[in-house]
Amino acid sequence: MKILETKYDPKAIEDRLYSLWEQKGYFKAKADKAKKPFTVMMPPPNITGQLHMGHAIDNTMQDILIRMKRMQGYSTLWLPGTDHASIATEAKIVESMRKEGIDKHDIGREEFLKRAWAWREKYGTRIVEQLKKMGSSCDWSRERFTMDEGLSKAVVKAFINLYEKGLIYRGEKIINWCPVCGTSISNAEVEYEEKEGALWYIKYPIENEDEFVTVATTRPETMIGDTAVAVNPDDDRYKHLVGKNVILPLVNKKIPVIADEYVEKDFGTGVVKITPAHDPNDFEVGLRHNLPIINAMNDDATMNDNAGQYSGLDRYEARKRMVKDLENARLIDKIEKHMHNVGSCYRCDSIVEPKVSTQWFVKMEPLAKPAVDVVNRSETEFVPSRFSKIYLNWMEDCHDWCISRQLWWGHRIPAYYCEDCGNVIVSDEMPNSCNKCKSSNIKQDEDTLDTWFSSALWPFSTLGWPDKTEDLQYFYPTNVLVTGYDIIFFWVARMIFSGVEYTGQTPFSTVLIHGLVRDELGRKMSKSLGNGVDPLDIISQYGTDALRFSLITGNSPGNDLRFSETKVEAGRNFANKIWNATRFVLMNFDENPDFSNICKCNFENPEKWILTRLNRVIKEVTDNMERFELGIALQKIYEFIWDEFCDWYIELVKPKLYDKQNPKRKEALYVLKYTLTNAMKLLHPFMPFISEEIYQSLADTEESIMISSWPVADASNDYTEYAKDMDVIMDSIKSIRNKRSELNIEVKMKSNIFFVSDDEHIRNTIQQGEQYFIKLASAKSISVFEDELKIPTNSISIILPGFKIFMPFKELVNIDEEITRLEKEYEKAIAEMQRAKSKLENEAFVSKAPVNLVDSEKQKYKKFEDLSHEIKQSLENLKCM
RNA sequence: GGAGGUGUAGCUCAGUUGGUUAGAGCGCUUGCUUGACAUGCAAGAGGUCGUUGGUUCAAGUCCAAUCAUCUUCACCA
Repeated sequence: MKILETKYDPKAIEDRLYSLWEQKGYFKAKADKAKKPFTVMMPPPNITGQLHMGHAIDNTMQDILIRMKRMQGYSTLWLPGTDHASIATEAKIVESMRKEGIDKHDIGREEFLKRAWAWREKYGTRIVEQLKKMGSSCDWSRERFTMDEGLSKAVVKAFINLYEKGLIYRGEKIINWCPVCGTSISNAEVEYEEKEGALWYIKYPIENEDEFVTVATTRPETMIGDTAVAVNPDDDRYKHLVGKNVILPLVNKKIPVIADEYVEKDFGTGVVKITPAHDPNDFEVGLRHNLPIINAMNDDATMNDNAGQYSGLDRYEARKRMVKDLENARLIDKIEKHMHNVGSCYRCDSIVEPKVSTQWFVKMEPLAKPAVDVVNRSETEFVPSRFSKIYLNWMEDCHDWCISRQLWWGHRIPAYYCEDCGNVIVSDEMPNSCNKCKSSNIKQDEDTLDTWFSSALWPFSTLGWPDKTEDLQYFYPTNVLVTGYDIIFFWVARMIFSGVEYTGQTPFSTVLIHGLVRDELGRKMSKSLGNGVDPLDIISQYGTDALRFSLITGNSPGNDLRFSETKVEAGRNFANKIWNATRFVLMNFDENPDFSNICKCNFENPEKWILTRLNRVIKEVTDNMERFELGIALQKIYEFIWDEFCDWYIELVKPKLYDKQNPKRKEALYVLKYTLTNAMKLLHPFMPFISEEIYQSLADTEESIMISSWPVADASNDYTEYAKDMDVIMDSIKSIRNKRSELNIEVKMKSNIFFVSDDEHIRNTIQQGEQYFIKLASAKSISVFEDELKIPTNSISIILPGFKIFMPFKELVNIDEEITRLEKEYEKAIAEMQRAKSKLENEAFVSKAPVNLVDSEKQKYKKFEDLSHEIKQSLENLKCM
């Protein structure tokens, strides 16, 4: 039998075990009709990304669920993959090309895509390797990429279906434009932040009059595109102006004064300039009043030719100059500081520009309805449930989704335009000729689709949809989706409506939501703050198991957690504890013990006690895990292993183990191994590496804990009554230690311990436990009596329910201190007694509360009443000394 | 403005459907080279569960109000 090192070294085993698992094919899923499927789709990380704490917690949770279900005998599939992340990836490639002095337009689309694929080959596998470091037991043979052939086919199919149903349309609308990324982005991709700006009050001269109207605006530079000035129809101050014209300063153009409900009388001057091309609200007003749309800017947010002398200037530079020119013309009435929300691109953080342009949209209303229904009908449940409200809230009033992106890296929109007649053809391949005018002069749409359009199909496209593959039929719909709450709108919502639309089924029955991992100060981890903690650093310092422990323990679902290294240390210490417990067990297996003829008749109270506890922890942990209460489950495993198994059971069996002639020694070894093995099985989903290493060094049955079966409580191991006896001994030991510590008695100082009880069963239990008192309570020997006649008069007493303990330690005791202590204890007992008494005197309690509770109050009253008498007696004895 | 979260020991957080004397990790105090482990063992101090009402025999837990704090959605130029 090998003897382990005294310290657990995760580095020495983690990589080895992971490659063993992979080699053995344990991660591979099989569509096995004899078993029930359990499927989890990994949220595909971005190929440009590197592993961060968000991935770490997300993948740990998935791995926990998958490993448990695998052990429970399900046919488990955890399907991994990566996402092409069009904006982020294209930005990175453009940036790296810029360093070489190359612009993407110089080399053209085809050449650019070649580079992009090369880039993906080079960096796309990095995150995969990092996920393996986390111990993720996903089926790498089924790994998918959102731009691989099958998934691209699914995207085209989905687009065509929606188009044919009229749920995808092309239209000119005002969208969010990122001038740096050079593309449109969806509403969800804009982040709003309160920023200090200004309100410029600008005087617009009224045509043919000497009067002005003053408009207030936060964006003076867009006045180039003004096509009207609006007032509220009920605003008496301005009623007379409606229908007249004003002269747009700097441009010297006539624009009308119109009346529209949208204008708030009380804001600013009550007069608004209307710039349909540069403001979403103005765009709507423009539609209502048939106003022309005049665009003042280029795609890179410089002013365009419509801006005349300001043409070519950046939008903010143009603002400065225009304001200056207006001031010179005495057309600025005043400038006020003004706080307002400014939208910026979630990828590059530059300020987003509302822009009118022709884009493709998904019509949301018809898709949202069934997606709301599946959640209302609980076909998909959010855990914790409060997140369903957040989902429903968003889903119930979401706008049409802008899906076209002015990028090259992504799925090119399968729409073709006839250059001659303008006909639009949506098709899975380039048509030979226009189906209207027969022209062969046909061009494909230049744009690509929003990455989320393809991620939305992830739960089924990865299984082969639109083909009816065996995998799709067996593994779909999936069971659990694990993700952070920050991505409900982006992704979860879109997967649900897509799944319902294309497959007729909700893609997953449970959405398990977790919070964000924050830094030690509670701040969001971000690149710009530089406060991110690299999971790989933590792994190399403490091991993967310790990291996983720190992310799960003491956490409740959906709540953010602060990352702290001391928690990781706690995980590492726990691993070390387990390691050493195993080391201890193995050291006592002097030869390979033969457990084939174990007799339960040789189980003594400690064996019966730990087996009873094991049963309980198996049941509770399984229940907690089924309810996704992972933090509670791990906490219970931790307490079981550390407190019950190590601190108590191992200590209790030591005397037996050291006595090689003891006929019950083998049974103790058996129970040690049995308990440890089962504890490792419970722990395995959480801390896969150490549990496997321990299992393999103990087990002679199965080759890996991964494919062993999940523990089930064994009724024949329930010794509840015996466990109670053990509790009597353990409580006594604790009280004796406690007392000795209070009295500052050294551990080495042994004594005789006397027990007195009129209960024969208690007397027997204690008598049989002598060895434990000797080992764990500094006893020289013990004596058990029915009454106090033979107890030395000058003894320290401990009063426990049903019995008393005496230690003849008069010479070591400070009597005054002891009296003070007992007086305190007396008061406490009286307080508890009165508490119980007041309950029992309350007729409502006695009549309405459940009988067992009333009984337990009665017992409690009796217990404290007895206790108080005993204490009083002891006090009187002491005072006489 | 809408929606939601959080507030429990010095710190970070658990506390499942209301039910013994409210828990853990870390930190702190005291004592231990106890034949697995100092990444350890034993003992201990420390909490009027944000505040105020209410429901109930019984509230950290349910309800209402209030304060503080955070997130998110939508926004008046």
